[in-house]
Amino acid sequence: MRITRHSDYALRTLMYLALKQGSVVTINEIAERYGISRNHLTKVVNRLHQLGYLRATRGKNGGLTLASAPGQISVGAVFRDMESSLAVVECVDEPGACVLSPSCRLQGLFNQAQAAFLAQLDAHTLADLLPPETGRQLRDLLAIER
Amino acid sequence: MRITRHSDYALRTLMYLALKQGSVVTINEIAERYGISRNHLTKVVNRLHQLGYLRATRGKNGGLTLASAPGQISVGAVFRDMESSLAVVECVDEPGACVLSPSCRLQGLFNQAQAAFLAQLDAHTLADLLPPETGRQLRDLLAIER
DNA sequence: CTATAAGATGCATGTTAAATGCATCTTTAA
DNA sequence: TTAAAGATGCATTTAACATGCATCTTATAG
Ligand code: SF4
Ligand code: SF4
Repeated sequence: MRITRHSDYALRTLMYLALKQGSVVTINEIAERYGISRNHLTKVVNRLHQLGYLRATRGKNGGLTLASAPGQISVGAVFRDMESSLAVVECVDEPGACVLSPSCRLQGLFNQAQAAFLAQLDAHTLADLLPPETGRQLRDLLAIER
Repeated sequence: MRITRHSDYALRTLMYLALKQGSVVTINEIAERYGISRNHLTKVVNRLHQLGYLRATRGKNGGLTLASAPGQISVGAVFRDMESSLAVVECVDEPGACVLSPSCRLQGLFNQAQAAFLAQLDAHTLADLLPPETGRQLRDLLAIER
């Protein structure tokens, strides 16, 4: 029961940008600070850009900034957008994967459970993840100076 | 966000046994009816046996039966027991996977969300998945005669 | 007491999604 | 015109999961 790194990297990126609001941040900087693959992060950033979560400017002195205030960015929304497949069990994706699917109640139960999972994420924004004290600690961990 | 087949196969197996309570059922029969790998299912069954969810008797005329009444078998319990790793994000498993982990609130949020997911499963037993009408339909789908 | 039908177990292999790497293109400001 | 940024497409690697195969153990029928 693991989520994809795409989602986590996306949220890490948005948190980073939120922690450094006001400045423009490059992909290289983020990748270095988190110690993750620059290439992979590029794709995540790209997707976030397409989805409108951040602004990206190319060229010299370019970089990334948040497209909206942290309080406006729902964790649940980011998760839904980034996770490759939201199907908890295969029968949801592939019809005919299981003989029971026409009448299976387990399917419904899993969907309910997933809804509960998402509801928790939906109830929080980027801002909730970064209250002042936590913000300070995270900036320390990331060596962000302000 | 996909669960492992182990969990689903386990639940399918238990449902099958519940639908056929009173009879002894072989692994072969279950694998055939579901159209899944006999080998793989064997391991799932074995694990379920070790965990005490079912009784297994070897030898001729052997087979499987439920160890307790469907109303006593919690879907959540089965899920927790069968899922290889319950960690939603890597930082829970591997310390040092992410620089933020000492202070990250996202981690906590994911744990909360997972708890909500599990709570839904915990709220249901095998019996809830098999009310009379559904039972009839599933027996049809599985060609179980009674 | 032997044949056969069952589950148990360990090891090897296959499959697939995810992650990563690499090369190249495009944009933009100094 | 150059260098620094993001964008894009393709190839490769990795790791978890799933499956296959061979063999062992147990128990019952006959
Ligand atoms: S048992 Fe139910 S939930 Fe599982 S795959 Fe079949 S239809 Fe879907
Ligand atoms: S960002 Fe937070 S939740 Fe994600 S891996 Fe790092 S510590 Fe864990």
